[in-house]
Amino acid sequence: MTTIFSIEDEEALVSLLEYNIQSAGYKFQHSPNGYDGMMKLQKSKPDLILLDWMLPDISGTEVCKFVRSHKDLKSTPIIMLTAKGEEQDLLSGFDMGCDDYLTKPFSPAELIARIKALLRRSTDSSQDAVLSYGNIKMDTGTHRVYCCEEEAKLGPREYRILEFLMRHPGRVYSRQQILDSVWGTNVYVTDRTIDVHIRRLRKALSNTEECKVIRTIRSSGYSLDSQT
Amino acid sequence: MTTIFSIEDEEALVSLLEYNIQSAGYKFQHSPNGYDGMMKLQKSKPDLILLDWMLPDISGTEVCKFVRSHKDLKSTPIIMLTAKGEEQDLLSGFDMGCDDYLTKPFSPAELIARIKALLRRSTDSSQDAVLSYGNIKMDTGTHRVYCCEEEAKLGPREYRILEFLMRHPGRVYSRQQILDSVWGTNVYVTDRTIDVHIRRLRKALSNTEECKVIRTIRSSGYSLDSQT
DNA sequence: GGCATATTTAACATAACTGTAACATTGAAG
DNA sequence: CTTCAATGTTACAGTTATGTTAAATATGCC
Repeated sequence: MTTIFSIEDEEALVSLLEYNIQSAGYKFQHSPNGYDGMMKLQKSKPDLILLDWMLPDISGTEVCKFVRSHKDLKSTPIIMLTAKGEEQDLLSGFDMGCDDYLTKPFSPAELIARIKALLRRSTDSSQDAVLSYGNIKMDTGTHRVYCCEEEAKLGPREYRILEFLMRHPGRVYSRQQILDSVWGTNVYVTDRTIDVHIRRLRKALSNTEECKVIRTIRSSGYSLDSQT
Repeated sequence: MTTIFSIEDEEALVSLLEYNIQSAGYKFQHSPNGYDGMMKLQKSKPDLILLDWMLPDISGTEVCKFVRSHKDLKSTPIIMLTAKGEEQDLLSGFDMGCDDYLTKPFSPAELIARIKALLRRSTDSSQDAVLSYGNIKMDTGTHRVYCCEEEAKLGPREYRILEFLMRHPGRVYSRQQILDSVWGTNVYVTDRTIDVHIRRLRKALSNTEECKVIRTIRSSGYSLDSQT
């Protein structure tokens, strides 16, 4: 069963986490401080770690470093939990190698959504490191995209949009669905922004020859599909 | 129509909610206290609930519990509204199963955005399917329509009319029913407009051979049916 | 802080779709 | 067979969605 390991000292929050994570169908394990947590992590080898930024003994950064340097835990996704106002410090914490973060108080729905997203990412990449459609290849390991054997240079957003589309080729996605999936929910961005990114994607994917692979479905959205 | 039900005692806030929610195109229903709200909820079965944390009679937690334990309301998303400083109590309240929360005062834009996000999440279970009737196939995932193995090019309106008809083949729909379903209610459009779209549909679906699949029922409407 | 890059918005151009009107055709009742 | 109402057909102008570009804003990096 998929296991989520939480290192967190606030008891109220722990029970909240336990309830919601178990409701979502995951196994929940827990440790109240950093040193104890690091010990248990080595035995537990969970699928994902929820890490409090401020722990009673050592900082989340240290735990993060530890996880990233440990052979068996190296690729375990980490979600950092921070109190309001700590975001600034946290930004630098991304350098430590955490994959996502949430600011307290957060909604359980949000937490579960991010957990799912991260788990999906990690399992997918282990299953198929190279996605391909037509003459487009995407290596999710190296984050490189090739079109007709030539490398295409994409910005991060373009990359994620393309990845999203390539996971379900042919299927039509509305701009809203693309926003939810690539940007995340509760983000204020105009629909039209997607048009611009789609434009750049198309441009980047049309290097050597005509590779019109992104179809516009008027009033509905876009899909990865050959144009009619 | 999508209905939002609010349980809230502050009158000023209620009218603010009502205005913004209706402006966003939702139906607004309301109750000023917990007990009354729970009664009305059972009849209303709204698509989303806005719940004040501090109600005059019982706490939002109780209402939340009630909703989650009620057969017909169990999966209705709940957004909790709290005054500033109540967040701490609220954390434990998430155990009750609310999906999101907002701290007063909040911006209407923020509220609407979260409502939309939640509604989207609950309806994202993709109902992709391939509808088919006679030699016509419609793939709702890719938004492509085939007639006699050849792709038919339809505008958005034609697509939606065809989808509507294909979901109940053989059944006769009046122009008004088609209007309500495809255009939406309270839209000022002439009945005759449908004739034109039906014409375009027929044209698009008659590529290789005679595929007369849309039947005219004089003085009644249209249906997807082989001609007599 | 200053630079480079990425992202978002805004503005305009273009293409596609939509609705209406005007006229032609059909079908049923008398 | 005539007549009237319903429907078919067509063309056009209005509307909307999307494409495209550029400029503004944000982000990350020395």
